[in-house]
Amino acid sequence: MEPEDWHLVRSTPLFGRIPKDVTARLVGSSGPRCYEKGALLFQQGDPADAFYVILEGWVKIARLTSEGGEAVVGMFRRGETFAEAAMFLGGRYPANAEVVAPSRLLKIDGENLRKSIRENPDLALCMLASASHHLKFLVEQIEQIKLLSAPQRIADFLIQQCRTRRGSCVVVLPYEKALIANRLGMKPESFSRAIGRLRNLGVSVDHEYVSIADVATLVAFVEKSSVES
Amino acid sequence: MEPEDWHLVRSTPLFGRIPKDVTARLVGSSGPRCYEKGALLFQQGDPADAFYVILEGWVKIARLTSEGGEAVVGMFRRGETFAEAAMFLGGRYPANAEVVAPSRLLKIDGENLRKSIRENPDLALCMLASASHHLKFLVEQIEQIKLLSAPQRIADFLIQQCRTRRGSCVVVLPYEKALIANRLGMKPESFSRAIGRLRNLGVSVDHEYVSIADVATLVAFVEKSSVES
DNA sequence: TGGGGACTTTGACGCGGATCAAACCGCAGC
DNA sequence: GCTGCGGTTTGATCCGCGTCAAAGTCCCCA
Repeated sequence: MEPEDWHLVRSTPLFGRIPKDVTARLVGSSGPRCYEKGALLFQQGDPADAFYVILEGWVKIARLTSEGGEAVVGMFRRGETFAEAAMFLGGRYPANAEVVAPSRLLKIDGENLRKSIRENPDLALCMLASASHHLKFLVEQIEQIKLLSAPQRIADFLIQQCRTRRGSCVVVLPYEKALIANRLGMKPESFSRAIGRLRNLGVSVDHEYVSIADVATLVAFVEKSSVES
Repeated sequence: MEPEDWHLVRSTPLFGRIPKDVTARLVGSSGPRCYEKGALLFQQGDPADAFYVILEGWVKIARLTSEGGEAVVGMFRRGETFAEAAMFLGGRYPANAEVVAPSRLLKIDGENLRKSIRENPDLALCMLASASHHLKFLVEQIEQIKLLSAPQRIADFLIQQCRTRRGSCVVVLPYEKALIANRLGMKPESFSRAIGRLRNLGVSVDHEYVSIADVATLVAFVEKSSVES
């Protein structure tokens, strides 16, 4: 494995706080693999035998219904791990994983993980911390869907894209608008209209570049449902 | 602690698969405590120093916004544990916990838990399994809100209340209708109307008793958005 | 350079659920 | 019994977002 890749793996919360040799053993000998956009890593119901580290690219986790509906429950990027919780769910992945941008991924064997945990309690604590953060994220997602309007969810998304909490800033949308719309639980048409309605809050869109006059305005808008759009 | 209580604690996935003395140490010496309906156990932002086992009653976990909005993210009952994941989130509870029916709870010290985990890797595996199930539950919640209509969410809720998957059955609503509505992400008025619309699918309501002519009909209704209500 | 396909935007329209308001019901207290 | 109160139902109305359809726009590639 390339030194940059190793460094990236060691920077994840899962692999960073455990002895190097444990990390090395988990990663195993099989190197990273490249995937095209559109590739399916696993599907709901498949045997859950491995999880992944993203060295490059984007992966979408979603649930599908028999009727063609899709609910995005997570978007993961470079430096993040996903599906590790599925290693403890009794054998099956609970959702689909699809590569949505050209990616390079590291596949980690689940059985290997379970063995390492018994020998290294610190690893278990890391996994618990990771799972807890993921839980918190999902709780926030539910809150967002349940009590924010479409423009507010977009505003919230934009806020999270920029580092700062006030002042002006330009964010580059990380992936297609239709995907963002899906992640935020709305249709592409609604996304387009809703982000347009943020214009008089100082948000202007030019292709994938979104410039925000004052992030604080957006923060206020997300927190107070009474603010006019 | 009473023998029945001890038995109940040992029947939870968290405390059932570890040595008895570890369970005993975790439970500690402070016995169960009773709470009135309406009591707040902790609030979003409070220092997360303990989690709970429910010996009797119901507890609601919800996120509140500054504007008075509330998003229920979990309802827990007798024999279940909650807030254990918060022990690994860096010190703060991410949501509120409110007792919604007269309850008897056991409070478990978080620091105690962290210590025990280091000495007993099996406990870590139990916690991971618990957290993973919770993750799956939240993912299903998101799916439900995103792509089911109000009547479908109610139908899904009813299905989960009855053991069987087909045939007729009478379920007793576990708590107030307004609370169920809230849990399902809708207003009480919408709940009332929506459950009324399930009448011609064989669902009739009499106060807290809901009789279902054929559960399979509801299952089909939840799965296919094309079925007429 | 021009054509085709994927993505995005805009428009018209309908529906589901929220909102506001009032009536209704079961129940505890006087 | 009446009264008051929390919870539920019903009614009228409104608005946000989904849906269907069409027009734009960008970009890849022949």
